[in-house]
Amino acid sequence: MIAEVVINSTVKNLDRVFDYAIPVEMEDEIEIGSRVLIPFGRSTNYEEGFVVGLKEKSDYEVKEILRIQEEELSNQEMKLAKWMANRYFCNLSDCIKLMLPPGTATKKIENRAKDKKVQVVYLKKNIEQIKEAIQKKEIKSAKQIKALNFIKKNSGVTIQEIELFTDISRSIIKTLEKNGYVEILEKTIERNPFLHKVLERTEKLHLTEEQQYAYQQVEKAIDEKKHESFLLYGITGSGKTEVYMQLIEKVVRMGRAAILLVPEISLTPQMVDRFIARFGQETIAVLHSKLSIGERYDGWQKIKDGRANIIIGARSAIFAPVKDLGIIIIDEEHDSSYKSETNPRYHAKEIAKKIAQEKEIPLLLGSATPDITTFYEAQEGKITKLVLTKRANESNLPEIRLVDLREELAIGNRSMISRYLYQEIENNLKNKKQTILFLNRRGFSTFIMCRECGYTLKCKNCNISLTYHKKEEILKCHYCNHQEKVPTVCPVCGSSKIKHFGTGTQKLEMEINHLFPNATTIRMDIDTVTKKNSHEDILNRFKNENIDILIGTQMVVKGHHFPNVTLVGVIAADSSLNIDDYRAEERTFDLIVQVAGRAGREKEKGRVLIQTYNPDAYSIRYAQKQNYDLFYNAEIKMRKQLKYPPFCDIIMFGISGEEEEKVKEMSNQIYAAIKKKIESSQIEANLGLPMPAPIDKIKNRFRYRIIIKAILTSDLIQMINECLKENFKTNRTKTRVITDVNPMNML
DNA sequence: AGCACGCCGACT
DNA sequence: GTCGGCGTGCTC
Repeated sequence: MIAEVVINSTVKNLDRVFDYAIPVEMEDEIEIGSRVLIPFGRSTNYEEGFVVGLKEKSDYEVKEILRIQEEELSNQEMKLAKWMANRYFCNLSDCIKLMLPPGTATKKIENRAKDKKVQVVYLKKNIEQIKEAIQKKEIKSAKQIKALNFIKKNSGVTIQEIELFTDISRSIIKTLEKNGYVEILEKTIERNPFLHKVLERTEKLHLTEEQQYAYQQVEKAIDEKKHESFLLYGITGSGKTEVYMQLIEKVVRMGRAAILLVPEISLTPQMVDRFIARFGQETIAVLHSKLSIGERYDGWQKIKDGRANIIIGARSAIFAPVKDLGIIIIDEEHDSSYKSETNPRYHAKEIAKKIAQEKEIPLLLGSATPDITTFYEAQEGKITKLVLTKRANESNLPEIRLVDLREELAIGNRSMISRYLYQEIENNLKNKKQTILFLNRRGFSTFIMCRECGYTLKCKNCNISLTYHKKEEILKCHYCNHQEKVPTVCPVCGSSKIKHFGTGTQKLEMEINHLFPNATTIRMDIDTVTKKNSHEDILNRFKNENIDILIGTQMVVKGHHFPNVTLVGVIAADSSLNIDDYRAEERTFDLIVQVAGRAGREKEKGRVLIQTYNPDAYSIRYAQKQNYDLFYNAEIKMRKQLKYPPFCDIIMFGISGEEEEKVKEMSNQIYAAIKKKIESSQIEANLGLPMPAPIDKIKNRFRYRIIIKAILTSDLIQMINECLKENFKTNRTKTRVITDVNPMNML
């Protein structure tokens, strides 16, 4: 027998099958999905690969498979991986890796500790002392330095983990211990991060009529064991989660499992606690990127062994190794974090749909502001729409007011706080209520310009304005993290009239402190949440220490619920509107509705102030009315007219490299190849000329792009795959090409 | 990727 | 003469 094997490699050239003979003694064991070691090329090391097909004989002179590795894929998983590789134009082995236990994509797991007693490694000296030792050449070995860096990053890591995930051996750690740089402690590790929590068990709530109806519709699909997609469309606070919980309970009672996907950012302990309180922690596995590799591995095993049958996780949890899946639920289904921005560039919603179809189970999508495409499919009858119109706890929707910033300018108010917002904040402070101010830009000011000659300071690696950060007194590039000093004179004309313009969260905080000197404030943006858990910490402090004003970017929008917040101010609603992207209006609408939902979820009526220069933009107008249906009708009309999704798919080729000429050349080559193929086929597609991307240089790489607007049929998929294969046969240039289906980011 | 092969300039 | 730089091709 011959096995078709794909090498476990990210290299485009190796993304194809190689035939290997199956030794007689392995014939019974090897099947599609098997993980194998094979001799490859002239290399003396064995390569790892996956069996993707079986056949009787090969046209090649074949070598033999050396042995079988642990952790194979199921037949169904392999089928899904193949579908993904084809549909998202990526390497098969990259897709396979998503389905392997965390941390085992490249390393063997045989040595993994099974007992709970482990040796944990900590740094014994501080970082300065270690740096000094390296400088003085007291530590010379590259491996030792690497080990110290790894331990610094992963304080409390076990020796087993170090061995597993790096090429650092136990003896190197022992040497470091002998020389007094690290200490090794014996510890009984409890990896379950929820074990210390004792939560009072909650009982299920009584469902409202609407909730009951929604529940029954999905229940019917579960009972009939058929696939059906549902949209649970309900405003914030209408009790979507309770419907999820009762459906999960139903599935679990049948002895089956459930996957609940949530956006990464809302995967907070509070949210997970709700599920633990209802179902108990024993049966729940939580999967997300903040967990250590060991924690993720354990969660994975818990699912694989069938100990956990409720899986709560971010995007990649859709690949959890569930045996008998009964339902997939995607909360906040419009959220952009479900789309992967690295290879494989999959959308978890599409994967979920595929799995649900294969396993003949329902898929439930929940949102207060559904994705336009999802809502369109619901209108077309492809998805069953279930609606929740009432807030479950009878709290009132907040009152939203628009503030026209042009009028503010006209009366000479050049600050970013309008008179109305000022008044409201003052009232709130007086009443000892909390306020959230939302501004979608971090830093102090957004660009630095010379008033004399008009020159704006840009990053030398990226074609992007530098942002001034006052606290560090530095200019930062938000794309490559390049930093430089603030100039005192214009580097072009030498004028000293070089000033910063635009507003970021830092400046907003300063202005608030200036306007309301007695108010306490806390700021939350990438610059303040880099440390692990500090996202949580900030929100907890805001809540528990009763800080008056929370100032933040995107990340304040989701997940949390603050009973004492009665005022939300959107400082500049236009910032997400003026982006060159067909989804700009949709994003603006979502953002405003979501942020408005932070105000007054209790008995007290919340107030929301939206400051804007475009009060006539329909996304802002309808967000003010909190009316999704009106917004949808306006938006779908626009999409239809301009032929954007859902009326077509967008396939984007991103071509980038350090030499602009080569990037251009490659772009033209791809364009010509696709054009030729389209013309000689029946495929209906709108192919755009290669163009520089809106941000035409990032991290010293020039960026071009080609966009196809077409319905992504299997014919088109095949055609693009052929084109890419033909053009990359012997590509060794440093020019990279990525293919993205319906990209989230068109920049 | 990793490795070998082969073509060409530099140099003990 | 031959050492080594790197462009090109191949891996079942």
